Amino acid sequence: MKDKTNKMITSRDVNFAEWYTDICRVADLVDYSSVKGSMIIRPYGYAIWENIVAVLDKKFKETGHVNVQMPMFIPESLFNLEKEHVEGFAPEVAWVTHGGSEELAERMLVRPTSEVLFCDHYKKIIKSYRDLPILYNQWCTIVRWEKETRPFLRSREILWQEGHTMHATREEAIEETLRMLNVYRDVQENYLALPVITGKKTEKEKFAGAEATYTLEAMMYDGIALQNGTSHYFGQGFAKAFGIQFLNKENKLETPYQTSWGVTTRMIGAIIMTHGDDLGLVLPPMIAPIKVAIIPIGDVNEILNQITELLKKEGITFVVDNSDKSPGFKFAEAEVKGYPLRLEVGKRDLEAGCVVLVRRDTLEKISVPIDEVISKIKELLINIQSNLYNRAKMRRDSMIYHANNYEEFLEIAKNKPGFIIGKWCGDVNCENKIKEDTTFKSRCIIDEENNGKCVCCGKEAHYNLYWGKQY
RNA sequence: CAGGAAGUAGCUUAAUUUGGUAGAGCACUUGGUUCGGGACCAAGAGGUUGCAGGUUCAAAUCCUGUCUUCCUGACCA
Repeated sequence: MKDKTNKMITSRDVNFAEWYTDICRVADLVDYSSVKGSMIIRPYGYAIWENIVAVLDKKFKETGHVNVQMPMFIPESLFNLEKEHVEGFAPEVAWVTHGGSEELAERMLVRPTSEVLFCDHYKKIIKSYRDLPILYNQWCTIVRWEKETRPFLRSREILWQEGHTMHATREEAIEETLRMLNVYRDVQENYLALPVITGKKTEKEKFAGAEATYTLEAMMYDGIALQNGTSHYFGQGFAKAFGIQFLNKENKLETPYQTSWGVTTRMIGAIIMTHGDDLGLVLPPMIAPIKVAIIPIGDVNEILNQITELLKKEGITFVVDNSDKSPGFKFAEAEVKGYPLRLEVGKRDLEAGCVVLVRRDTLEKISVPIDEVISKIKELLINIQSNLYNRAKMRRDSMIYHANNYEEFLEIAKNKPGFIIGKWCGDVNCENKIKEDTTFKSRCIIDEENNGKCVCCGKEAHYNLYWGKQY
């Protein structure tokens, strides 16, 4: 077999950042627009997003949520009602100051997230305990004026989903926060084949205005963490700031408890950086827009029609590359696009009564009798899905290290890409020091236990944490 | 936002040092031959050199500003 490297893609072991942007471009996922950080998601990239949306939206609805659409603009005075929230987001909001040529009496911001819009609305519609819970979700774009931008990972206009719920009791709201965290985990592990670590953020890392933030942390091929979604418990902070109250069964006024949770197209970045290789994208079958790329070699129309009819009947998506490119070109193209399976069929196969299936994850070529093609495709798609997950999990687990003291921590942080498990006293000064010395931040809390020493200061530890560098 | 690099056809780039007709490869179009790992022949189309000013008889080239992209940090989903 000849050299299979792709000249258009930088090797991921040579320069991971360039490899990433090469994949985004060569696989036709995105294009740049003329505004920094505003990416064009091209049809193939958007099809991946649509598949993820379909899975999530179904699960949101199964758990009782309904979709709404809120405005894009927030008046400054409304935004200012919750102080921590303002401090957290003020540095990165985009302001609208003019309507046509006239300056606005009050400037407005383009939503960087919609908590205040939902709260403003909830204030009007929540009156009784009978109105609760309110389980709303919104699919929309938000704007955060990021300084450094990268396709999918960090853009100024972010395509996402944000759930905002209100509950009569604290317990119910916390249950919701964790329920949605688990929905995210389910989708990321079982559909996107991304092993994720879930847990609570430290005070320093939690969402501006939240009482508790739960996160999903994925590890990319280069050992760097990608925060792949968050679920927040707000307590009554926003509700009090916005004066949201309801009458309970005893006819007494109470303040409701709130949650919010969101995931973005960043998940596509995570898929690329977890599964992709030097030949291109590798998509998990569950969310791949096209499951099978069919490459006919020579005139094989008759058998081709049989196979495509069967695939249609089974609802397995496919493309047939009938262009007059050479087979080698088509193979490479199918690899760049990350189609989970490639089906090659030529005269040589037909004489043997077979076709060739090629797995994108292992590049293994398998000759299959024609009457077993569909069942083999089904079997392989399932197998590829689980192989991608297991492979990513094994790699991740092999890059998680334990540090018992600061010397060990510094040594690992310096020399081994990945996560570090280390105990922590709970003092933000230790988090700051670790960040300053290593650029590692706390990813999330594993558990809260009272034994051992803080990996930084050596004092009594109260938490066990994952630490890591992040995108 | 700090530091660095770069913008010439869809992509990679030559011409920039020393100002003087923007040239190629890939991709694209048409016709033909091919076809099991990025095919070949022939013809064709594609550029106000990122944008805006300035210097000059003359600017891709020199100067100023600005926008965008990439890399390394800080910030963040």
